[in-house]
Amino acid sequence: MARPTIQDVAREAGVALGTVSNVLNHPNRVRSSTKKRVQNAMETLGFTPNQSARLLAGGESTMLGLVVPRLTHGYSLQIVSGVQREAERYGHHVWIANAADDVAAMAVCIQQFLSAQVAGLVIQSFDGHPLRNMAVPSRTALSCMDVQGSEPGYFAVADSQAEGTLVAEHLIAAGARHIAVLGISKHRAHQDRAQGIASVAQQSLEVHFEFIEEGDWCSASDGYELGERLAARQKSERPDALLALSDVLAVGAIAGVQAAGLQVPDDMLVAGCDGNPLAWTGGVPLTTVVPSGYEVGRRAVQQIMEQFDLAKLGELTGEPAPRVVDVHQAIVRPFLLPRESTGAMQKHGAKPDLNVGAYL
Amino acid sequence: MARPTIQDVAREAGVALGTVSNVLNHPNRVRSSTKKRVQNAMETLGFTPNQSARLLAGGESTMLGLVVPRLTHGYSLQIVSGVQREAERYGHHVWIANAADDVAAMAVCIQQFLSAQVAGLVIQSFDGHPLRNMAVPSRTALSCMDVQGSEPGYFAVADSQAEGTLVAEHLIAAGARHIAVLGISKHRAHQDRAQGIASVAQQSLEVHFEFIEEGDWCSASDGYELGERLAARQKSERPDALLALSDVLAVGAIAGVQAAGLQVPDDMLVAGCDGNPLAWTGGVPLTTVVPSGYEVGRRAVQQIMEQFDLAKLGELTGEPAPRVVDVHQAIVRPFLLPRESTGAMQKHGAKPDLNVGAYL
DNA sequence: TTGAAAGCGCTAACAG
DNA sequence: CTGTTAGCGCTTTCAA
Repeated sequence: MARPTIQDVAREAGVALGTVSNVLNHPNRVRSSTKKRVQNAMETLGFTPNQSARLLAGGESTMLGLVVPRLTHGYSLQIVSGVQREAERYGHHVWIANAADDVAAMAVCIQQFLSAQVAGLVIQSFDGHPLRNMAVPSRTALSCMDVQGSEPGYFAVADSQAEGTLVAEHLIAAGARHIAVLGISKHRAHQDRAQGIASVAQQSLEVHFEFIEEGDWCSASDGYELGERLAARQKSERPDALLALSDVLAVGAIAGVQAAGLQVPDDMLVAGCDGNPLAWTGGVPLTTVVPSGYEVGRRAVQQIMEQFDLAKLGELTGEPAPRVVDVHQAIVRPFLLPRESTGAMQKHGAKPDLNVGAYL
Repeated sequence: MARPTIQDVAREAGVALGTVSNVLNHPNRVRSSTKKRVQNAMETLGFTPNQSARLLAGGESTMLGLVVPRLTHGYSLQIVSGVQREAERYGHHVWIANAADDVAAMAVCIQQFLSAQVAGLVIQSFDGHPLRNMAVPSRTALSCMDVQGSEPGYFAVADSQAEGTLVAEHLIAAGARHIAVLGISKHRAHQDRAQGIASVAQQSLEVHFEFIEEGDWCSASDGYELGERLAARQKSERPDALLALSDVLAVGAIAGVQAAGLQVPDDMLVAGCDGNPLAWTGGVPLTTVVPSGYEVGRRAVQQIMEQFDLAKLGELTGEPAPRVVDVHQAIVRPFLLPRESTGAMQKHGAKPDLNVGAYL
């Protein structure tokens, strides 16, 4: 029993083929009694419109394609969430393709979405990978996340540099005068953060910044060793604040500092970057700066909608495809989450408050 | 500039339309020099085949649709990962739709995939929701995860009951004689675990099981209170083991027990369920039982492939669509992760080992 | 290999 | 509202 077609529905309902099509596409052109009859026929036959045929005949897709480099990272999950929420607001639905940490796979995902005629394409770049040569024809609405766009196009990026600036300034405001920066890595976001910190350093000559080029950004034990080592220094040479470029590293550092017999935040302030809820489970709540993936995702979808509007406008005025000429860049500011590890308000309660079930 | 078509490519390459089609679908029917020429033409024109047209003309889709109730849960992420990995092995790609905790949205996601003519559909049920009435036509290969299937069809489920059994038996083997079970909830998986525990209880009359009908499975502070309260009992009435139905609860319980002045595991064993990496960050590594979402996802895809094979066979022998009559159920066994909270081998080292960056 | 042609299921546009 | 028709881009088939 092959799939029922619009034709079968028409026969079943005793109406013309065109009427069924109208029920689907222009419901108000059809008398409601007829509409009912047709809808019943669809129900009894278990009819599902063939999207391929609709698209081919000139219909408009409503799907948005979202390509992420990986789904095992909280930031990407936030993006997914933001994209979905915003897309829903505009009546669009989202399909997600996961490139599983493989640049080549990413290109395939993009091609497949294009093949499938998605209305718009939202792509999170691969650690700043420019996505050039992935050849998205200008006809498809596109927004790239987490790339600095130098070419014409739409981009939504988290302001990593501002993340660094924000924590650094917070530490200084909290009284730090000798800040050790941990976790320098080749990772794009980390380098940007470091740069933001450096710019604060230049303007705060009374504060000594020490950039420590060691340790892996994703290993807590590296943080532990660094923290222990720095805490063991003589008081005069010892930093009074640690700024880790990732939360995982920061949590390790806190443990290391404590192991060396010092108190956080009393003897040493510690702050991280990432807004990684995992880090919130440690003994001392960690001050951190949060790049809002959620907001980045939302902005990207807004850019898609902007392109839809432009295209619609172009159609009305009869102009041809108004090729994108400008660089549209939405830069999303991070926010600071001040907590006890830098002496912020919240006191360390007895009860663990790791309400993290939602994340895993 | 509209999208280039197969026709444009043919003109550019100076070959017939049919030849281009052959390059796409039957590359070995074309001389390689001609093939090269056609491929170059595709490149220069930026040609992407129109999937709608291909499907409409009788082509086969290679995409698999995966519908999950939510993407913010580790178990679902594991499923995604398993589905992807296995699909890739068979040369299929996956699109993911996230129902964002909404049953109605789930039905929409399914419809959209069907509309898009996916080759197969993999669905994770909504907390055991039967997925009936979501009307998947029998033509599409389908596998449902986390539903007990009573009707004909393909199902892949984690054996929640075995999870309970496994931890309970482990605790008894570790010496427990009075086990308090925490976190009974309406959640399907939790009830199944409780049932598994109950069956162990029936067979181990020398062990006293105490089911505590309190506390929320997802709140660590509930665990804390329960742990503290139970630990405060007189030694004769005090359980010597806590079995929490979730890891979050278990971690809270450990903290509570310690707050009451007892040691884990020396004075009280504690075990959880979920395999939630978050819980691995606590002071005492938690023994837990892990439902393998990864494996469930893999099995589901294998079931899809099975259906493909059957369909292909049916085509060859000229039989009509061989309607699914049997209940095919893949039950995935959990595995135990024995750690220090139940006195397992690993000693609690000084360095924190929370290598969890991969999860968030 | 080529060129021509049928048809997949649907939309949009037409005259009635 | 009906009934008809052209055509979307492609695959497949067939005779040359």
